[in-house]
Formats: sequence, structure tokens, C-alpha cells
Amino acid sequence: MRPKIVDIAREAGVSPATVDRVLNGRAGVSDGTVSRVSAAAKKLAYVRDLSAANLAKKRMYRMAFVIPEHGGQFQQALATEVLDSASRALNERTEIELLPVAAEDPHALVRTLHALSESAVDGIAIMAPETPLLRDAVRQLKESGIPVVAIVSTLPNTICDHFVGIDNIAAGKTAGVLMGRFAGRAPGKILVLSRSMQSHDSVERRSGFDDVMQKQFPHLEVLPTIEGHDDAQRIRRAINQTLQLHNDVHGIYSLSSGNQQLGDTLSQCHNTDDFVVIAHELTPYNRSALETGTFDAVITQNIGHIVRSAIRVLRAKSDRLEIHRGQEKVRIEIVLKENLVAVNHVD
Amino acid sequence: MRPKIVDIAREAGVSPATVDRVLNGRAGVSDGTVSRVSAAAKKLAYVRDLSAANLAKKRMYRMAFVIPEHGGQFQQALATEVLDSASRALNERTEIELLPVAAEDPHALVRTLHALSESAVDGIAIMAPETPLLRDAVRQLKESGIPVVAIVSTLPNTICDHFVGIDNIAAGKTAGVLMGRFAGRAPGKILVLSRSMQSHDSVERRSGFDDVMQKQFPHLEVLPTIEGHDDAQRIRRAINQTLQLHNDVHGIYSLSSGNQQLGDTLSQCHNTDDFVVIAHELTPYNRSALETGTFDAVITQNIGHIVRSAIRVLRAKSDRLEIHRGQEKVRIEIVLKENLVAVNHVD
DNA sequence: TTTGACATGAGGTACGTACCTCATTACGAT
DNA sequence: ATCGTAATGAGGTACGTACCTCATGTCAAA
Repeated sequence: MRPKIVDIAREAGVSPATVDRVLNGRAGVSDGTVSRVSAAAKKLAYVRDLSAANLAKKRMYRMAFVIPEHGGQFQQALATEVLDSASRALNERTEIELLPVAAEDPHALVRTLHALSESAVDGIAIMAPETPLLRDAVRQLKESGIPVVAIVSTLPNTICDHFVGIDNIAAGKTAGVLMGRFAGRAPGKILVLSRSMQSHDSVERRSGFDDVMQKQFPHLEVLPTIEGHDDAQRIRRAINQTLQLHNDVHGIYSLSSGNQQLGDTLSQCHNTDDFVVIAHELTPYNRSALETGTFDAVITQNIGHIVRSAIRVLRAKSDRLEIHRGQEKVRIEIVLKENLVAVNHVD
Repeated sequence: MRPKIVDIAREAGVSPATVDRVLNGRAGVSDGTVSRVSAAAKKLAYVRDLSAANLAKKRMYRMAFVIPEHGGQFQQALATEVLDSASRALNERTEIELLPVAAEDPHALVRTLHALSESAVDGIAIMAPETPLLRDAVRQLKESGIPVVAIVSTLPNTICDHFVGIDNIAAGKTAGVLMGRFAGRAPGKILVLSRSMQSHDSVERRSGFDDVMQKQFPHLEVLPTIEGHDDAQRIRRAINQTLQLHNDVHGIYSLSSGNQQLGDTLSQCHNTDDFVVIAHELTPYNRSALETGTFDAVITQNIGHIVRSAIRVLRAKSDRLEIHRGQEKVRIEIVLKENLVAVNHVD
């Protein structure tokens, strides 16, 4: 049997009430007694029965997910996954609130976070690009004792408590190796596409990608990033222009998750067998592009795992428990048509 | 607030005691009352507070992991992971016993399982090759109401309750695509190695591999599988023989997890840049082979996830709860030197 | 010596569920 | 009318922890 409070009391020669006071850090216990009780607890390897404690406390873990509201399929999938986890989490005393925020407006984001700091949440998971405004808001939250984890998009660990997501430099490197090996030995060019290079993530991926391409595949020249800004016309024009300018494009690398326009352009105007296409995030669209062969590989991260991991981490932070690094590490997944079946749907 | 037993009682117009009888399937309640109570419970969307129930019942989940005792690094990593999970699981009313069994002796396996069926465990996770003896033993366990999940090595779902592991045909296909695309366009041969083709897993991987190679890369001829049976000399001789016989070997595919001998042979006798090497399972050995460049890709599955998933599934089965398919699906992971850093260590 | 502050003990109630005993009711069979 | 039985209610204790009140103890300053 695991030791309980009465066992510590007996061991330390005090009453259960005193043990309770010590364990819960309440005042009115002399230093000597505190250390005797602590020693007894350590000696017996006491661990509080969390579920009994939570039952007694009527504890509820209240957490909020703050994510961009008008994103593409990735953000949508993320929201779905949060809602799904929310319904399951209810059985584990965890209430999850989904807070979509206008992504382009740092002030709206800060307002939302400020409101949260008033509303007695136990933890916040946030996906947002780093800005000075955000940094300050997060710092404030931490000062009020609310744990904050960043998901998908990195925030410096000095600011938030934890980051749940992949290493984007390594992801870019991975894309690079696949690109280099899939594209063959003939010299040629690689076209790189991104929604916007304002995003940290895109910059990191590009840098990892370039690193590998330069070192391992110098016969492939990586062209400057074309920024799409979700403008279909602009993207189409830019791609077509580049393809006309260079007749030796062997591959296309799409850094960010919005690829609808890319796929459309490709399937309309060109023979997709001519070059290797690698993209990020296994959205429904990218999934079908893999199936049809328009895309050759997708580098992705498991959204369900990210959400569950964020919840576990926030719960652990809230209980001041250690987190299980192995379980919380998000892996860079490589998806080809062939292992697609075995990968979770985003639905 | 979530509804509790008194709420159901009020709703159904009966006493809490009767609700208790109904919810726990005890006798002495008329059919009409049973259905009225059930209806009330459904109407209020009642879900039993598992932790309070477990507290009241002093419940312990007792589970056993039955795994091969003298395996290579993979089995060792599995054992480590089980022990690690065991220590954490204690805080969640879960006791995990690790039972290593002589892999080559089906009778020993059956004896162990039989002993388990006497010893009041709540669930069993087992990694073992399918044999008629095992099938019968597992069927018996299921008849005594003990949930059994197969891990890593498939057992038919008609026999056990669940399988935690990857689809080996898809894994073989994945290896095939990587091999085909990495090896280039020149015609040549692919050498295939396995510990033993007695193993279901190896056969499935090979069949997936062949499927892709035939359809997508017909210029590459896949040679018959060389079976190593963990005999270093034999493996070295076979590899050297084959390499001498065919001067156009472009790739080596190692189906099973024991690759020490393969790596040794390669690093001793040949220029490893000449061919692509793809292996399974990210064991410490394979990890270092990736780092040095001896191996080009490793197809793997996350052992920690497998163990945790098996525990969750067994707990769910034991409580007759639904399992969360998305969370329990094990993904086929592709590991290259570049995304190695981001993948869990096996230690 | 009194006072007061502080340390500790004793004992209770609560959380939501399980499970037990005993009492009561209803109803059909005798 | 009486009895037996099945159905139900009433009320308790327990699980391990939290948190509350009140009583009692100790010791030092006034």
C-alpha cells in the first residue's frame, strides 16, 4: 500500500493535521516540525493521491487555447482537435475553452490574453507569431502565475513555460534531404514558396533547407522565396513567371501550410512529374495532393498529439509536477503516399 | 456541475441506493425501474467519476507485459520503456509487471500466460510470434475475461482485443519508395536481409516492399531474402558472396531489427556510399549507423508510445470504455540523419 | 502571574462513489 | 388474513485528501 498522510504523521510523530499543514504549505508550523514531516514524507516516498486530492478540492483544470481564427485548413484542423480533446477532457476535471483570435491583429491577441489573466484560468496554450506586444503579455501572465505554453509556433522558452511543436530548422533540413535525393543528380533549380517570410517558422525551415542543399546537393540552386500572402492570383503569376524564366526547375518546396493555390496552379498548368513537390502539414488538401501524386512528400506534425501534449503539460505545470519529456516531444513526420494510410486523418 | 448519482435519483424518482444498484448491475431492481434509471442517466448525460469510483473501490489496475527475453537492442529498449512506464503508472493506480519469456519456446510462453490467468491481472500486453499454441492460450485468457493486446507483432484481432503497432505492409512500402527514389534511375539489384522469414512481420514488410518496387521501380531487381538467424559469420559470408556475384547492387534493405552484423560487415568491407541502406527500428546501433552515414534511412515506430498506448488500451478495456483511436494509432516514422535529433532516444 | 502569540492536536465535514445492513413497502399466493 | 418474496429506501462506513473550527499545549514577554 502506498503511504498516506496518517503514515507520515505516525512516522514523524505528529498529528495528521500537522502533516496536512506542512504538505499544503500552510502557516503555523515550527521549522523543526516542518523538516521532520518533510523528512518522513521523503523517507516513505510519499506521493499525494492526486485524484483524491482533486476530489476533495472539487478541482477543475481550466485551460484556454488561443489560436488564429481565420487560418487555412491547418488552423481549422487544430480547432477541431481542440474541441475534440475538450469533450474528452471533461471526464478528467479539465475544461477547455477555444479562443480564436484575429491573427493579423496583435492588439486583439493581447486583449484576449489580458481578459484571460482576469478570468482565473489554470493555463494557456497559444499559437501566434512572436511580437514584442505578445512577449510582454505573456510575461505578465507568467507573473500572475498562469502557465503558458506555445504550440506549433515557437516562442522563446525564456518567455513561455514550454513549447509543443517541432524543431523547424530540422524540419527544413529533412525537407532538404528528401528534395535533394528525390530530385536526382542533374543540375537544376528549386523553387521555394511561402505565405510570408515574416513568420519565424518559415524562416527557420528555409534556413534548415538551405543548409542541407548547400552542403549535400550543391548542383541544385535554391531560388529566392516567393511570398504568396494567400493571394491566389499573385501566387499563380509568380509560379508561372519563375517556371518560364528557368526551364530547369526540379523541385518546389512549400514552406507554409497554405498550399491550395500551389496545388491548383500545378495541376492546371504543368506536368507535375517534372519536378518534386514537398510541402508542410498534412491538411486535407495536402493529403489529397499526395494521393494524386501532385505532391511527393509532406513534412508534418501530429496535431492531435500537440493538443494533448499541451494539455498534459499545462496540467503538470499547474500541479507543479515534472513533465515527461519523452512523451511530450513532437516528432517530425515524413508522409509519402505509401505511409499515408497509416497516418491519422485530420478530421 | 456534472450530474452525480443523487441527480439521477431525483430525475428518476428513486433513491440513490437504487441508482447505485442499476449502475453497478446489481440484482433486486425491477425491469421498469432499471429502464427508468438508465433513461435518467442518459438524459443527464451522466458519466461516472472514475477517480472517485476507483478511490472508493481501492482499485488497482494490474497489468503484465510479456516480451521476449533474449532479444536484441529492440527488445531491450522495449523492456526499459516498460519499466519506465511502470514507475510512472504507480501514481495512477496501475501496477505493471514485466515478464520476459524465452522467445523460441512457445511452451514457456503458454505456461507464463496460464500462470497469469490464475493471478488476477486486469490485462496483458504481449509481443510474440503467432503460433497455434499462443492462439489457444490467448483465446483462453479472453474467455476468462482478461483483455489481451498484442504489441509490435500482429496477432489477429479475432484473437486478441487490440493491436498496438504499425502496419508492416505499409512500412515495407515506405521502405520501398525511399529505396527506389534514393537509389537513382540506373538498373541494378537490391539485397534484402532478415533475421528469419518465419516472422510474420518480416514477410509483410517484404511483401509491401516488393509491391512498390515492382510497380514503381521495375529497373531495380529485388534479390531473394538472405536469412541471418543472428549468426554473424553466416551473415557476413552471405553478404560478401552476393556482392561479389552481383556488381550492380544499389541498395540493401534490412527487414528486421537486428542489424549489428550488417553494419559491421558494411563498414569493414565496402564503400557504403555505393548503395542505399534502409533498416527498421531506431535502436542505439541503427541510430549511430544513421549518424555515420552507413545507413540512409530507418523506418521505425515509437516504443514509448507503444507501451503507453498498450497501457491506456488495457485500462480502457478493463473499464469497458471506448478507446481513442486517433491517440492509439502508431505511426510509421521515417528517420533520416537530418531529423534524427528530433526523435526520441531509446534510452 | 498573567497575557498573548504561536504550535499542535482532535475532530469534524466534504468530495463522488461503492457497498453494506436493515427496514419498509407492495403484491401475489396461500 | 397471513406469509413470503421481490423491490426499494434509509442510512451508514469507507476510500485519501482538503480544509475548517475549537481546544489545548508551550513559552516568553509584560
